[in-house]
Amino acid sequence: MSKQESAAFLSAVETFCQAEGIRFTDARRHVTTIISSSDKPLGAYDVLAQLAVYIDNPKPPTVYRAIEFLLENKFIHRIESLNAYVTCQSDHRHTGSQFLVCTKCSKVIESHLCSLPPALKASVDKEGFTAQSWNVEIHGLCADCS
Amino acid sequence: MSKQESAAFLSAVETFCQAEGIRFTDARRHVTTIISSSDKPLGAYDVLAQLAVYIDNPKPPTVYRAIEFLLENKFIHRIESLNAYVTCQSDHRHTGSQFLVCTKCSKVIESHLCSLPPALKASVDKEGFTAQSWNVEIHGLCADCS
DNA sequence: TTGCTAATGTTATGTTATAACGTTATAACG
DNA sequence: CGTTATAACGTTATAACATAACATTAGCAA
Repeated sequence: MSKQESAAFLSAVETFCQAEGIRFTDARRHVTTIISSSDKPLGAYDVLAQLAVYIDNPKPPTVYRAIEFLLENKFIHRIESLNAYVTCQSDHRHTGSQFLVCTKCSKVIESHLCSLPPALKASVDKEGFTAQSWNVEIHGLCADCS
Repeated sequence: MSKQESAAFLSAVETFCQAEGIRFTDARRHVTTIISSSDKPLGAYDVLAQLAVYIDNPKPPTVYRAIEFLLENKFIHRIESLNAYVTCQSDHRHTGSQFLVCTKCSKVIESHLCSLPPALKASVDKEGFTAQSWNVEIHGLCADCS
């Protein structure tokens, strides 16, 4: 994200916290800034390293707690195949996510689908399965890299 | 898998190895047996623990090498959201996988879709993205648990 | 100002995975 | 049969990712 977008993102989180009566602490603020400023997914220890710029000798739990806070409130997503975290690019809550992960530049594009695609829905139903959440990760080359 | 199915699986791997001129070593045989005998995904260290039944004081690389061999040849899949490995339930090679993961009993059902569902394909195309592989993990309740 | 709860600080450890390097086993070739 | 190339393994160590547990503090509300 650009600096501007990142700033807007930060204030969106702040507004959310005010509305919900949740504290937007320094740790949360800094982690939010770090993740939203990156143009690619960051691992928890990448965030930890950057966090050292803002606070003295940060520890893993500090980062993981802030990440958990952002995940819970759907401000970021975890990319399972990378053990890394990215800003949510969608402006609404959703129970499922789809990510296009570039194997060359590692940028992630979040595509906006609000429901399980029919073909998947059909196979879920066929098995008598009740879907609660879902995650799609597609690896390949982004437009810039192909 | 049942004992019978597991045995059949084992010999399928063996046949494959003979055909390809790959060695089906003890470590590979045992790890194949362990993973295919389980009715739910196993973590690498679960496999390691069970491997101790067959060989003396096994080490992580032994397990990971066998897992890599099975993954490469598409005999097992990695469930990213669980850091665990399951037998491939499909009898053909495929570049994408779809898993239904039960949040209660942790069993995994692999559903058979041979190509990217149209809705996903469309969003991939829209972004000018070239898909190489893809993974879908749907969490919810299986028929037995719901 | 007390008491409650959210959030943090800190230490330690758990869990998952791989690098690096030497050794052994197998098959192919002369 | 002996040589050689390489696949696979053994072993040690450590990297990378994540959380448990418990003491402490910050902020708010009664």
